[in-house]
Amino acid sequence: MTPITLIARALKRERSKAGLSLSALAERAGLAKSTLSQLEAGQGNPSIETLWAIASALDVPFGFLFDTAPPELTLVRAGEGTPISSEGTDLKAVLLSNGPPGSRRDLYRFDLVAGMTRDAAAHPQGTMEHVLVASGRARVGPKDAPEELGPGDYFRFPGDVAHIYEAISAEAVLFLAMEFPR
Amino acid sequence: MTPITLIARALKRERSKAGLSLSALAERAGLAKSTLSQLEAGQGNPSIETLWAIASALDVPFGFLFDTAPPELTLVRAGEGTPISSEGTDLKAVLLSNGPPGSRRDLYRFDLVAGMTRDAAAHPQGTMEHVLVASGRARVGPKDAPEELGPGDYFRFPGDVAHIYEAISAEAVLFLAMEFPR
DNA sequence: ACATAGCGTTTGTCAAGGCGAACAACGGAC
DNA sequence: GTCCGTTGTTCGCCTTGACAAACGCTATGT
Repeated sequence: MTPITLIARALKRERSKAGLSLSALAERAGLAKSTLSQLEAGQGNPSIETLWAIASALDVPFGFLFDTAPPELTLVRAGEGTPISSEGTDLKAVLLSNGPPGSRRDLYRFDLVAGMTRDAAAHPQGTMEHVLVASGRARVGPKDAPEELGPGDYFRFPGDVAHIYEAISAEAVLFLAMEFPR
Repeated sequence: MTPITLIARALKRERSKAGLSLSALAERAGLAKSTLSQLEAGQGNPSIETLWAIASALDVPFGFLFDTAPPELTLVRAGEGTPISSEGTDLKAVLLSNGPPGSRRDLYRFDLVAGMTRDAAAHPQGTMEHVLVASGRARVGPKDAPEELGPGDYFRFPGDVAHIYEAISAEAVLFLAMEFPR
């Protein structure tokens, strides 16, 4: 998909949602309405400052150029979900949400048992991992700088290097939010 | 902060991280290296297609123009973190990670006590909420369709409508991942 | 020492973005 | 009906982004 097409749709959508006319938005953003007109028509190749001005005027995040999938509800009960067997280990990982194709984030629930160690290879460059400990204690983080975590602890670290998950207590439950680059 | 400044920094950072020379990146992206040079110098006002090409060549998310804090480790111990007082209620919410301006997601830890109800107004259109229950029981979700959750339950629902957080058990701890539209 | 190759910078040219004004289309006031 | 305000479009003009080429610079090899 070409960028300008996405922008055209997004701009039309956001502007109508904001209830602004072309002229009004143009004045707000400090742009010429002709510019906006062309952009909504899917023509041209706007500069960032132009887009920045539009985004600011509409008070939307800059990433509004991408389409948003219609939201839906999803409920995964404690026992449910499709477990993922990682490399034959008996680590129980459940994929709670592999975000819509657009949003690059996955949510997992990990169940670790005593002494078990999960060695994770480096993920794609730029990947970020967010770990939240629900119960138990675990050693988590980059292989060269892991942290010992207890219930309620939150730890964020780059996932694009080798890292480990290791239960210290008898068992540990933790939530993992993986954030991919695009 | 002006957009071009952010881009300059981000470009420098990402390119060096990728280990690419200006010339190499230029060829990859199908751009002139002079263009890249100027951008890294913080000059100019690139068009989207240019940025799009750069992002594709670097294989990074388009939102790399913001921010950005080079990936760093962050550890928030159970007791720590700056609590957020929501509208005078005694709900304890801790902002664990307010993602860099580019990546639209925030991570919170909520501590609810019995009977307490948190009414949340509608967030920006397209917002998504991911809730993970660490302990206790709570009623969570859109005001017209809440779900009763127990430990380990995961619930995802649109955050762009009024919704509630209500503890059922004596106390409940849950993690909230808010995902903003892009 | 010289030459070579790569790096990132600066320069000049050309195409294209952004602007303002003029434009037609629509609706409400009177 | 005519006027007025607003809508979004299309039209030259000027500025500027993007390009290619030439530039200086630093290693590296012979």
